[in-house]
Amino acid sequence: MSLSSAEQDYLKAIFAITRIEHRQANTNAIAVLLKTKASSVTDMIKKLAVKKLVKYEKYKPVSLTNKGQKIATSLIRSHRLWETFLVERLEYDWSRVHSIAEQLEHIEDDELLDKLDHYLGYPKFDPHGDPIPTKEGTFPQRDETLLSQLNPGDCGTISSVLQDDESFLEALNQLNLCINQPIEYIKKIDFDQSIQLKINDHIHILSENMAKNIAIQKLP
Amino acid sequence: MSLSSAEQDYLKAIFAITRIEHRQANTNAIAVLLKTKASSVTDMIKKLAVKKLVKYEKYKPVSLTNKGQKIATSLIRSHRLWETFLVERLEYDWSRVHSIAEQLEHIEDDELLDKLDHYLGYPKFDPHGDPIPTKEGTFPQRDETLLSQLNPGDCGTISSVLQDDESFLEALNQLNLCINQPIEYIKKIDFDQSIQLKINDHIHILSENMAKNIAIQKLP
DNA sequence: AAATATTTTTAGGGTTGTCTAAAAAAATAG
DNA sequence: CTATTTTTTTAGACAACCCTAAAAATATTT
Repeated sequence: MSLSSAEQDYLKAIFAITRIEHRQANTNAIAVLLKTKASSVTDMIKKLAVKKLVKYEKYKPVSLTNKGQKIATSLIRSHRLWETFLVERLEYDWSRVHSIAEQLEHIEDDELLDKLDHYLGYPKFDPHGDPIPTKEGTFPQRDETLLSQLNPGDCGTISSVLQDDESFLEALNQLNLCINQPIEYIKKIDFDQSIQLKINDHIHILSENMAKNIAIQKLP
Repeated sequence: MSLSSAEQDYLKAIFAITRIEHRQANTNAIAVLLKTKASSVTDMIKKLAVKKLVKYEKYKPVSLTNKGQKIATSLIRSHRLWETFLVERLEYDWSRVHSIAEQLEHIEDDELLDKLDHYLGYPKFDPHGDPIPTKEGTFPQRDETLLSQLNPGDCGTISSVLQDDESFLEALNQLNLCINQPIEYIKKIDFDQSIQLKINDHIHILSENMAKNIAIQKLP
């Protein structure tokens, strides 16, 4: 079965909402994520239900069938492998690969993905630290803590970022905050919950909101 | 200005017919190439004319404006760079890259093309021997003769193939007929104009039709 | 439990790109 | 130079995907 880009985007969105953000995939949530309207979502959901890619009952949140889940996982795999390619081989900045990978991910060819995976050396995590599912659909797991939830004195390395926003990633870059960068948590500032942390022996401050979107692998 | 895949395909088709095959781009020729109907072509041509990408007068063949030509050239550049990537980096067989490159070529990002070009080492010809236009839009030139037009005793190397058909390319592969392969032209067989040639000291036969689609760079 | 607010669906419409069938123009033949 | 054939365009329709506005269902408040 061949799916349009739009159909693929809906599957990805439902996956992201239900499996990654652990929220209910109701029409509004999907509409917000895909920057469209709830009525358009209803239309598309019906089509996907006919194709047995989602389970749908009127007025209830939708969920992916096994078939739908498989396709969504494969799209995520594609997206993350292409992001890895763009950063590691074409020397793109990690802040600028998301939108290009959005286009590349829709190219349908299982062999292409396998060859790309092989070429990149079977990476487990993409440039943002997000796990790359295997061909079989399993996601590599890791113990992560949000930077905003560390305690004074905690040390660790940045393992992933939870946003793809270009300005956010660029700003991190300027502080040398990249994946695997060691950091030490100093303290939370009472005033507005900003975070003080040490990077390469320099003290920096991050807003609470930014700290909530950075995941850390703690050192023992 | 952002163009749909369909619009891009039309520009490419008009370029191929007028600049490569040196024929008139009338609605039928375009329809055949794009596997659509003449009436659909008329519709699209009108849209492209409004966007000043083609010059169009009713009942006359269309041609590209400078603007349209620039876009078409850039698409060809994209297609051929991606084909090169697929063969040289992902180890695809040259017979199987065309359809994947058809999808990849539509990704719009000038910087991506430049980075890919740099990464591949600024190749001048793609895996089928077709010239890759530069960023500025100039096509590398070469002296080529069709295999079907050589004379007995002529020696040379295969410089390009004129078809992307999978079965054609696969068959060539099986005879070791790849780009840069040295060959010697033996003779034309009277019976049906088939070509006899020597490849790695072995005699082989090619149909007239296949020989017409293989270009040779003659040795002095 | 009724009134109100929110969410979801339906109804109707727009755009893009395709199609078939018929009309119009151009090319070819006698 | 008229008649016939071929090519091109128009007209009308359809599918995919999106929209707005209104109706229907559900959730929340009092």
